[in-house]
Amino acid sequence: MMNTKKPAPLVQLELRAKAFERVREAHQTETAEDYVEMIADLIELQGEARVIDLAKYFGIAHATVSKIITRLNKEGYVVNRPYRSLFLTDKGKALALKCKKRHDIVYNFLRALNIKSEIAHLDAEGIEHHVSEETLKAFLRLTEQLKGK
Amino acid sequence: MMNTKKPAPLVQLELRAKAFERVREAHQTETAEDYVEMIADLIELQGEARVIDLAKYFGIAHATVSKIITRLNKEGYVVNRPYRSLFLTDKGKALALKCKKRHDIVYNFLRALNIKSEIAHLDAEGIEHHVSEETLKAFLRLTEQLKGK
DNA sequence: TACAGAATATAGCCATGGCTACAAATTTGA
DNA sequence: TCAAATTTGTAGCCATGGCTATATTCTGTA
Repeated sequence: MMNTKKPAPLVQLELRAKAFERVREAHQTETAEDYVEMIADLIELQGEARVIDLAKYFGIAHATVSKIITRLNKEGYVVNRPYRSLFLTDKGKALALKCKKRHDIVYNFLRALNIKSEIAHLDAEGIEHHVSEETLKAFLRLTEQLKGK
Repeated sequence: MMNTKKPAPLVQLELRAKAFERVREAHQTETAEDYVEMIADLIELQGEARVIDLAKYFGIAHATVSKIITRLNKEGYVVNRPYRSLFLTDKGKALALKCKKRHDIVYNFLRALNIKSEIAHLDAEGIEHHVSEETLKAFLRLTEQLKGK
């Protein structure tokens, strides 16, 4: 702490490459996570998951969904027989479960901070993919703490 | 197919399209935000921002940086004369300032939750683009609260 | 049963952000 | 000064995730 003018956190600059690499990785897995979670929810809530439902709830064209499902099938997350509804593989189910837990922790944490429900849903959807295990634990801890007054 | 099985929080399902739309929007502005913030930091810490530095600190190829800078120039964030270092327009500076404030709030909040510095940096880089104004205020409030014991 | 409408698939377009390879300009130093 | 090293730009490739348009398959009902 000898520099009085600039704190000059060059250390932080050096760390950034790692941070941005992690963000790029998160973006790559984000689609798979969102899709398996949506499929799991639709199966639970409506009995089955159809391409047209995914398109509706993601707010995108069904052709886009169809294309992405093809990729997720190749990657072993989803089972799709032509013109039939969608199912998750064990790998897909495991990912969906992990994501649902993570999503709920983030959402409940935001709610514990008195964020309005709708905003908490919107923010959680974006934040969840970028939260480390350590931060997730901190969220859980603080949620309990805040709820317990 | 009738839903006889669950109380079914279909409200949440309906909300999702809006949430995913917001995430897609965030992804579109993310690059501009990361670049203007990095350029501002480099100018402050090193006196100038060069393509090669951005490539180094983002951890990507310089050709990619060059291409993106061209786009950000067209969009009015960055001034780049060929083979010269980079500058921000007023629009770019304003965005950089907003992002720096937001980034610091998220980082300091995570630190207040006792997240280790390095992890806080990594998480903040991903989270910052998905935090609403309301949540940002809550983060600030709680940071003060936690620091004040 | 056959047909119309709904659901799904496919083809082909676009922008973004990665990459490598190579070209051009600038800076450096012997 | 001028040749080499560094920096920047450009071209062209790829995957992803958007889209529209069109083809195909399913399905419910007249």
